[in-house]
Amino acid sequence: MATIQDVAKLAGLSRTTVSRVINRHPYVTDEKKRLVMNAMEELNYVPNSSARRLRKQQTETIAVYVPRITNPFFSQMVEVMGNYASERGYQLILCQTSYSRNQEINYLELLKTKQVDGLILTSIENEWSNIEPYMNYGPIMLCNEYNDRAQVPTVYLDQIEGGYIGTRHLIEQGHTRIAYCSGDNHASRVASDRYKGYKKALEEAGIVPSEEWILTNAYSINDGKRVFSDIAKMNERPTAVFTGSDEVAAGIWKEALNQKWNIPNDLAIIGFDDQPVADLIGLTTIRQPIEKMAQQAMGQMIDIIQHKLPSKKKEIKLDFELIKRRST
Amino acid sequence: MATIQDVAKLAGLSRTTVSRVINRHPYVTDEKKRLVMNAMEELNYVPNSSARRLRKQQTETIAVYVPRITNPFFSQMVEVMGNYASERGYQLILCQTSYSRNQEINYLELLKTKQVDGLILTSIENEWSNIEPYMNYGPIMLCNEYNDRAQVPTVYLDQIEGGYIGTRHLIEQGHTRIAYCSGDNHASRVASDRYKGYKKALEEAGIVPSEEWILTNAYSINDGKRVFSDIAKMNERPTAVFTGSDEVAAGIWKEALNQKWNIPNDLAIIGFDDQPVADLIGLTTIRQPIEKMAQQAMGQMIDIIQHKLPSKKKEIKLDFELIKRRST
DNA sequence: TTGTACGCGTTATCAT
DNA sequence: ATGATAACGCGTACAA
Repeated sequence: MATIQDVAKLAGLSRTTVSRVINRHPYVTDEKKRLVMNAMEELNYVPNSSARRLRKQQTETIAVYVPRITNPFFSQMVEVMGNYASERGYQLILCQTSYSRNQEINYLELLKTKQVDGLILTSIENEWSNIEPYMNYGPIMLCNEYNDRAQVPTVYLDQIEGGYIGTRHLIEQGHTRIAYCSGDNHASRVASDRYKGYKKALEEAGIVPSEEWILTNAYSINDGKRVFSDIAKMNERPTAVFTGSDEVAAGIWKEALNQKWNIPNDLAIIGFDDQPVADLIGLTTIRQPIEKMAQQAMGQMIDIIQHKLPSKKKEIKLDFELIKRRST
Repeated sequence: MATIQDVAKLAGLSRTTVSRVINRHPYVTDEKKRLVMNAMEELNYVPNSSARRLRKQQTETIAVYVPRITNPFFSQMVEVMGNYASERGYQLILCQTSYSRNQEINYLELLKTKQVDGLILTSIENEWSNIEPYMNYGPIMLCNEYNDRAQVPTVYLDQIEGGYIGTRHLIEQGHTRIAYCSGDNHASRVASDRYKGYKKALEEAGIVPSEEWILTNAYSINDGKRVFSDIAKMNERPTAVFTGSDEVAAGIWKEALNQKWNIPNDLAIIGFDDQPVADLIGLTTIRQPIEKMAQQAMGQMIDIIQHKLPSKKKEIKLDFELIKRRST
């Protein structure tokens, strides 16, 4: 591989001048510039990025944390972030935490070892106090997940609202027996706030939910199927169910149809996220503006990196949209 | 940030010794080793990866190309590759070509500028002759997509078989008017071979397809909806349709139901990939062993990088599985 | 406007 | 078993 030295020699100039041309510094004669360009062309020269990283102390790479890329909510997020980053000359390293605290911490070393310029967390597995120390090594920000203690830029939606809007919609449809089903991430404000919103809507309507209606550990389509079975077995069956994701809702829908239930008459279902599958099966759902979130977050991050801004709390709050379909 | 120099000073030893400890070289007294470890601990030292990259001429990073990460086929692929790579100490850089020739070429510079140790292509947008030159800069391999001219390791399925199995199944169900619908990537063997398989099955059965049954440019659910409208408008309507992806099939299914068609009586549909959505809507489909493909590919790549193997053609062929459901 | 010389943080080579 | 020194390839004060 040709180095900057080779180019300099061929052009009959110094490395400095070549470097200046590469980095578009002023004060280089057009003539010498041409000389350099020709030499680079001839040698098929490209600057070695490892050397550049070392010298400039930056990597032009950003890490994005998601639980699993196969979750459509997160893959949409990553799609937008990846394209946005690429347009601005940044690479994106994908970090799948697999819902594991250890895995999340492992990946945090990326920042410490200077493999990335910053990182964007879309979910949090550990207590914030375990993540905070890494802020010394580079900018961290949140997108989707949020946390009171985190003094970092945060792009988020108020999930109390999300839980409230969905539950309120079910109540307006005349339901009083409303089940709630979600994942089970203890460190997650998204999860706990959404549940708060559910409770708030019920309280306002003077409804006291039965404890057995609260179903946890539901992430996937298969979990949804299990949730349906659980519901079908209940003594005091709910007439509607609020779910934390369209996948889970789809699983419930699927198994309900298998058992010849009528949706929404036997059971109303509301999903979350407005994934493609929601349109497909006619699922009422709560849309989150993923594209906007992703762009805002990546935009912020690049801005912070390029201007070496200090990390501080800065909340960007976006809004939900209720999408009504046949399932309610 | 502490450097190796700082550690050396604190431990009262040379950089060399510290480096030896870090890289687990033999010939270091346990005593000095302990000294170094303590110093590293005290200074919260971590080796700078940029310096390491420069010195060792390798990045421990692998680029994975996909058209779009939101396509479930590719997100599954990336999920497995990402986890597999991470277990072995490699990072994964995500490159979305967005079905664009230019974007693909842009990303190829990653290899040239030594930002990654190798790259895995799951799709190809450009002619192979445009990609081949980059083989000088590091290992390239294929996973899913394949190409006769590419002298690189390739993990693939014989898509002639794929097209054949699906079409054959429809013929066995008694269909003779079978439409074919796919994307439209000219550089793709996956696409052209699958079509060959379709034709082969028809020919064997003595069927001559009408030209209007061949539908292209179908990638997404929405494309599927459009495809349905096209089919509904045909003079000589097909009774079955073979599709290149479950997403497209789902779109057809959705729009067919909207128009009160009965699936499979009015129109049989067969999908491809066996995505979660296929199970959901009862779609007959052809499963590809994504997990195996991804593991084989990533395993090969890491092997090649670590043993600096020369690039040569090595074909690993896996098999399809027909999953029968209600749509046929 | 151009060039010299130093340093970014590591690791490999060679000598002891 | 340990250390001095030279790369790896680049960017930038500083000098001219």
